[in-house]
Amino acid sequence: MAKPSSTSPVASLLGGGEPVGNFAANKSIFLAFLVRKNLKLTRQRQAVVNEIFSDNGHFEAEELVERLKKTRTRVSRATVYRTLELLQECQLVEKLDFGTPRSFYEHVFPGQHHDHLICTRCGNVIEFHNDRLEALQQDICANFDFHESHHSLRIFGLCSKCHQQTQ
Amino acid sequence: MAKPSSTSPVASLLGGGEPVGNFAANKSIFLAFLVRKNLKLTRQRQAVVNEIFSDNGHFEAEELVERLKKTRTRVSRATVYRTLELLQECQLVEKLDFGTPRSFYEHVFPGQHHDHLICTRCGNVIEFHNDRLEALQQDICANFDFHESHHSLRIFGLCSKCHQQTQ
DNA sequence: ATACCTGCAAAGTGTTTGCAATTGT
DNA sequence: ACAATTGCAAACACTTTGCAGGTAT
Repeated sequence: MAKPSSTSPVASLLGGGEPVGNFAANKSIFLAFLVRKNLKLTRQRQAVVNEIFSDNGHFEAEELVERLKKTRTRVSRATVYRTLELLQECQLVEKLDFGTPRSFYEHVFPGQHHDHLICTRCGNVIEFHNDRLEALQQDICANFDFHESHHSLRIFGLCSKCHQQTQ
Repeated sequence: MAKPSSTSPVASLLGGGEPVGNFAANKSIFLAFLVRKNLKLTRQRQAVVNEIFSDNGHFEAEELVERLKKTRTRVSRATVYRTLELLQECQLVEKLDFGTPRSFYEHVFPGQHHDHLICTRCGNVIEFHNDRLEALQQDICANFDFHESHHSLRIFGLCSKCHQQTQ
């Protein structure tokens, strides 16, 4: 997985981590959102956003809490949850349900929707995107006069490796 | 929604309710499962199965508990959860996540997989099935050498009625 | 007879919330 | 200055579990 060639000024402004993707854009989306809602850009919120966008994977709330403990900025569990809520509201983060008791989250890169293949043995998650699939779903919605906001396709089963071990 | 033209002998054996779909077949699947696992067909389990298969919709655990209270057979919440677990194991019931805090469940009619359009305003759920969609998913799995056991596509948005009210 | 089951109430688990002190604008 | 925010710990909501008595085969 290639890292971005350079760290954006805004990213370094937030301090720490190794930002991934269009971090600056995401940051300004969040800022705009905060302003619009009369909310404040606190150290804790910066730390959470920074931590989430400094890695590409899916994560659990508890995991994020742990990751943040290794940071200079202390952030309580409550604040982590509250910030995740905000980030979902402005569509920078999506909550995922992989059938496990805890929710997963992932940060969203606008225009880069993908779905998930979830290995029920090893828990590994493969992301994929398929244009024909997306188009087909639009057709289906049109059929029902249903106005989609978002969707989620999860395919559960065994990944290649786990399936081989079954043989 | 048409009701089945006749009540199966097995269904009436379980007592009460108005069975829907191939109730007898489902019942024997459950029985076979119990036998295979050395489990017993208790009054409580019968009542739960009967209640679930006497209606077509999605339901929450708590709702099922309530429905069962109106039945002659008393079934504790614990037993309801334990029986739902068993029914998932033998694939007669699926747990659904519509993004609400509580899980929904629905009974599965073998060979009648469907996906869901979920209205985020009124909570209404539309079921649909699309062969091309299924085929496409198989292609995708093949591409990744992924061995699917099941999948779940949820499309969130506004149903026709709710969308009109927005205008 | 002997597993297996049930109900109860207590324990879990992940997440949310009330409140007093603190902080960003 | 003042409203928003934080951390803490307690509260929550849904679900699971240990145990003593009951039940199906």
